[in-house]
Amino acid sequence: MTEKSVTLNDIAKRLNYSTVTISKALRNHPDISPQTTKLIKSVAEEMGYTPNIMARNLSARRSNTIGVVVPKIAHFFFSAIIESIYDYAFNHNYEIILTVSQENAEREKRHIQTLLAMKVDGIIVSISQETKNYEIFETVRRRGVPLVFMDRIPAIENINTVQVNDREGAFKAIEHAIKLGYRNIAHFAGYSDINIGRERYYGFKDAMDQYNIPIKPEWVVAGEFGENHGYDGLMELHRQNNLPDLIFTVTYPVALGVYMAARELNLKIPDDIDVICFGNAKVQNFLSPPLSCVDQPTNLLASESMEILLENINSADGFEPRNIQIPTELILRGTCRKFNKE
Amino acid sequence: MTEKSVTLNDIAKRLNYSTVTISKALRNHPDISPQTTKLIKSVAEEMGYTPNIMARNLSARRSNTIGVVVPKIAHFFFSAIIESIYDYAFNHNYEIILTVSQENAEREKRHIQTLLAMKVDGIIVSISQETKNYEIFETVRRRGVPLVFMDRIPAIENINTVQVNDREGAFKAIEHAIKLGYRNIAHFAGYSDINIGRERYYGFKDAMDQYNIPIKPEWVVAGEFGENHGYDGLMELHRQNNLPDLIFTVTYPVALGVYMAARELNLKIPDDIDVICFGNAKVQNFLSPPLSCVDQPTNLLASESMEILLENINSADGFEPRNIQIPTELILRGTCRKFNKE
DNA sequence: AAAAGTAAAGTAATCGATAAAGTAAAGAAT
DNA sequence: ATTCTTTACTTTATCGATTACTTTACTTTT
Repeated sequence: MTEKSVTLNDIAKRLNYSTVTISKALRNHPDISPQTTKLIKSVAEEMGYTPNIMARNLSARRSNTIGVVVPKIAHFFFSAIIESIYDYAFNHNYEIILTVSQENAEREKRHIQTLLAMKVDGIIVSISQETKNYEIFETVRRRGVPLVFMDRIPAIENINTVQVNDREGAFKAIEHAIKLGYRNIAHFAGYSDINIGRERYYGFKDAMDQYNIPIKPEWVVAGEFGENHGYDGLMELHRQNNLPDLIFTVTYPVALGVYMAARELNLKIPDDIDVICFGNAKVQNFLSPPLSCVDQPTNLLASESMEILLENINSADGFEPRNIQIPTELILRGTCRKFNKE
Repeated sequence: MTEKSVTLNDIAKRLNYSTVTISKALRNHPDISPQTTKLIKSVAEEMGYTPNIMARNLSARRSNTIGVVVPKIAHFFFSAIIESIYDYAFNHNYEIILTVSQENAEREKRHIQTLLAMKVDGIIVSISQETKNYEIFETVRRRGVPLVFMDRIPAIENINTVQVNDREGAFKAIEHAIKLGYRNIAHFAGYSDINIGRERYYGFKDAMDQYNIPIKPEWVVAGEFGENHGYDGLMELHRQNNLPDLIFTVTYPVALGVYMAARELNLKIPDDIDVICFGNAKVQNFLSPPLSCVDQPTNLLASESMEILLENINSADGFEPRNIQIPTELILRGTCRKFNKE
């Protein structure tokens, strides 16, 4: 009942050729005459041959597979990137092995070990929130497996990185706000030991400094990248009766938390409290008011990462690590468009 | 510079044992004495041995890998399911190969072929919007590879299916609305050749029929599962000056489209036009008003699918196909809570 | 004490492909 | 006519593991 799958050997026996001839023919090797190639291909087709990828990879010492490690999937930013990575891979005949660390360093490490064991040709990583130990990445390097860090980047020398220009993006948002007249600006920030948390804060600070606006420490609230941070943050400032005019949040989920708290507190956005965030997602269009943001081009992040990785894979040796910064764009929707106070 | 990875053979040479002894010891085979096993394991650890998964799978004729085919990733429903699948797999020591059809039947087929070529132990599929030809699934069956269809299910006999009870869920939503006093109810539906489109429509119809409310054909609008459908749908009804009191949408993105059109048309939700949808997503909490919906427990969909698949994989032969219906839950937030007209 | 059983290894074959090296026949060069 | 090339395959080795079967040296049974 269960049908064994057809192997090169099966085709070879049927046609009275050697296995190698079949293998070569199917790969268009010049050793084999055009007629024979054609014959073999048609028979292979007819018999429903599909190569055994395990076997192929084992003997070819190359898997045409790329490992990807991300902290989360059910988050628009990552799912959009992943979708783009899959697209790119599909068009370049690569397979993707996707793994998810769930923001857990231990899991991240195990996934990378598995990817090495699977002999992937290269790895793209976006490190987890809690990754502090970078030893595993050294292991990857020693094994000679090309590695690209995307968006979430560890502090190591000589690595490939592709990231959004977080600092500049944050700067643009705050500068825009300042020019509209905002002075009381809060920043619901990420933790500063992770690059995107740190850089976005610096961008915020750059702008405030440049326009000589003092930063109130109570208005710089560090936290995680999720909704709770925004919700708790606004609730706390409200309790202290210490509301800013504008909140710049480190990610869009944090801004969603702010929207929620604002509704509960009966604060109207953008009149009572205004918001702008880093990171774009479709849903922002459907909020009221639609949420303005600093857009990170996810498709560019994906395609640049893949491009560098493939170049690294295909360059025999001595590939110089590349560091790409992708520019951001300010997208103005319903928030942070004009200064309403006074 | 590039370090070769350690193989069984390397360990064997170092300890003067045969490769097989090493292999057995590492798998706790009773052939090998406890002391030897202990020694071998410690040396393997020390040398940094990681098995070559390709080689292992090839000789063991088992990959401990499950293939997954979904139509989309950047959609909360699917990304939530995928995350759960990864969790489940991680806890059961399986690897996942995820592929994305992008709602394209041709791509879906190629992905399934690849998964077969990779010798996955089983496959979970959520078919694309446009899949009409089910031949490839017959191929999978002939190969004896266990297959579970999840959520999006083709019309084939004798298959494993895991799906939300769409009909009942839709019924519950509409019945709730009717009991509140709604009579003018529209349905922005999916296409009826795909099960979720069809079943949700039937649930809608069941409720309307049961309470003897005539269905206005202009108010049943079939379309795709995305935002545009909702946006265009509401715009069109408004143009015709033929607005219902409540719109029940086939997915939540369709509801988002409705929100957007409503804002543009200056229609207040829920007073001027009310909405309820099938499918839950975090963002619904952040809309104003928060969007009520029929919740599909994504983690259950994922875990049930995995459970059935693993059972099927581990049952020697003669596994009876199973069909699981997962109950839905009505989640009431800011919409569809009371009837405002008259 | 001979036959049988068992513990702890080893040997050989295999999984399905690819790479490297070898070969026979035909055509080209000298 | 002899040597060199080229064409079109075939043979052999290999990738790194696993499975199935043997072997060796004891121990146990009768």
